[in-house]
Amino acid sequence: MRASRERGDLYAPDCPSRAVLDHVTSRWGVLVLVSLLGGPHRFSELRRLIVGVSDKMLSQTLKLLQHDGFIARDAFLEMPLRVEYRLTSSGVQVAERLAVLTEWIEDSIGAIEGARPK
Amino acid sequence: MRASRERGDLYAPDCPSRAVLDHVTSRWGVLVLVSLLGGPHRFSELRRLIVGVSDKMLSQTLKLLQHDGFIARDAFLEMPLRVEYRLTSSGVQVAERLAVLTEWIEDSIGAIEGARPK
DNA sequence: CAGTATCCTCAATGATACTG
DNA sequence: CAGTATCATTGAGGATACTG
Repeated sequence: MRASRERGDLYAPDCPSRAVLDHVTSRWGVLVLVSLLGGPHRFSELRRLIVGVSDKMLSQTLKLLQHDGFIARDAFLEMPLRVEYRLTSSGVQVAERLAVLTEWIEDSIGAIEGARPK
Repeated sequence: MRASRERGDLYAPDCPSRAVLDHVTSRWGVLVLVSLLGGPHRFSELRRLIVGVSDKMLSQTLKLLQHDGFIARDAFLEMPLRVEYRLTSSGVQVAERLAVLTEWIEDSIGAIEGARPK
């Protein structure tokens, strides 16, 4: 059993690591991953928690991160339908690292100069 | 002397922390910040290092991060003109946190499922 | 070298409506 | 509830040419 020993190179545009970086640092990807550190969440919960995201973008982001293996989807055949999203083990790894960043930003925002968008 | 005691909230769409997060996690922002952890770099050096970035996007990214106070620009009036970009103290804080993420991705890319773009 | 100025294009994003 | 489908928008991003 061997996982690839090859290391990624973010500075090479064609390296898959660049795509993965883009996924996890995408506009909604960061917030989705960090949200799920608090435990599994339903679609509608994420929708409400991450203010501003649309159905479409949330769905798309979840699919992308599922495909990368960071998120798992559990569907319960109840009535009404219930679906939960949770972090996989590698998902926890990235999410924890992202959380260190987002928490620093939240804590330091008062000291940051031009926090203005646009 | 007091810096704002207010904490940011990334889940609020209008909170400045969201804009800052977008800046530092932007496509080229991550790579620029992490690159500068290795010391000051000239424009052309960054351009060559971060394969795929255009003059325009590099310039734009540098300006945005300067405005946020993460990067400083030093111009030396030599001939030919020399300009160096370096991390500020808060820039070092974010860059270090980003590097933890990027290094994990580079190391783990072999084990990540769908590292496919698009 | 270190950028800026223009033009252009496509893909990311969002609003709306609909489905299982 | 948990999405998908469609359409419209726009702005991020890139190519090219030019400047101090």
